[in-house]
Amino acid sequence: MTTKKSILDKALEMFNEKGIEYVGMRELAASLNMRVSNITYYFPTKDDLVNQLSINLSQLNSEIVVVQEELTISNFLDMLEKVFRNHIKFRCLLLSFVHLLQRNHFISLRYKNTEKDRSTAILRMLQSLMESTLLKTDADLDFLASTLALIIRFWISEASVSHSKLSEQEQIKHYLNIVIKLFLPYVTAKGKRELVAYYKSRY
Amino acid sequence: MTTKKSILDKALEMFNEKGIEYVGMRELAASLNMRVSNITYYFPTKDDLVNQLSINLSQLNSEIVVVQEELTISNFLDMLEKVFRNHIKFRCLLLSFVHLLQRNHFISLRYKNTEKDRSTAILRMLQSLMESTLLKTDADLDFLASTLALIIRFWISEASVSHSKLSEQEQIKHYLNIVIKLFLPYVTAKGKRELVAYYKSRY
DNA sequence: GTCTATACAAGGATAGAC
DNA sequence: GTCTATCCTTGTATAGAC
Repeated sequence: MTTKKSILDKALEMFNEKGIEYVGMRELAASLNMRVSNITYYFPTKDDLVNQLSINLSQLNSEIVVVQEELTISNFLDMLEKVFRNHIKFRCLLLSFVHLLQRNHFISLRYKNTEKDRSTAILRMLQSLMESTLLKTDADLDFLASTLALIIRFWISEASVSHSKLSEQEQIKHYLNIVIKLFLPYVTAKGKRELVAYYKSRY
Repeated sequence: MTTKKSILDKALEMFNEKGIEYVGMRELAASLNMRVSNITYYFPTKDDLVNQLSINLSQLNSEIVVVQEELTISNFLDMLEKVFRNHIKFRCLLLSFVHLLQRNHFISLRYKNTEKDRSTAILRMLQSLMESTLLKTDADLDFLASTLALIIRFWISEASVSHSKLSEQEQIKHYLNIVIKLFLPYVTAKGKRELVAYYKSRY
């Protein structure tokens, strides 16, 4: 384990625990038995450190979100569940999302690119589901994509505020359930069978 | 205009502009042509100041969200639109929502009460709509209430990240539109006429 | 009651010694 | 690569002037 990686791991752990803004560099250094300026050697500013964590999350999500041919409902929900799990691992980033984008120069630059990629990826997947006759032909894909984007970005913020007593697994279940119900009016009979099958196979 | 009110007004203005965490007490005092310790005379800590703003928002919303007999779709959406306007006026609070609830002692205490009141109020309104045969009898009210709560809490966060180029009016329109489409599969024919009428009367 | 001056601890950042 | 010393800014507490 390199020094750099040990810093990243410890930082992620403490940021998730207390919130990025509320963990000082001195506190982090103390937990690592290190001097502050040793962290600064690897990450010149706190923003650099946070940015690296954000890059790591993006890479993890990129591995999951792959636009497939012949996407099924089950594949789609699987992807969503895996993204939700990544969000829990890096929850500090999601909880500080808005401020990071306003203040962290690196993150806001990178986000402009990934934002567009991600939202077109969602639309493509919905189109693929429609082509596979899993979504009705008159389903409002823009509405579904917008609402889905809102849920994906902020589910963990709401969970930390309103459902902090639930276990992580129960939180994921709750928000996956909302997504399933969001889709319910727009799936075909075939799609509905897959949706129900997915739900029953899990819960 | 009392000194106390002028502090609150200026603070709200600057917090909305730059974010609560990024406006220092010295900066605020300078804008008011007063010394920091004069602000602390009225508001011992920054949390007290923020808490007072939060109380003001709650009161404004309480005036709007009144559970009515014979609620119509139009009344319901009107209320929502007014709440959205209040959110814009106090957007700094919404944008720092998660952190405030974790760190601001006063706000987190008050929130435990208002949170419950608000979510039961939403459910009551949906039930009222159902009793007026505007919502189908098999509509999933829990799903609608949950999704609605998520949109109400975080629409402005998403807007500031993804739709900052839109005017405030366009942002409100976009998210009201999402709410309308969310309800569309669950309204009766009568409800649908009201929904469409509301939309056309506005846009 | 209203306002001011000052001090202090904790935050991030930086220059330079070894 | 690692560490010491230092700088500037932040929120806050306190003593005291009018």
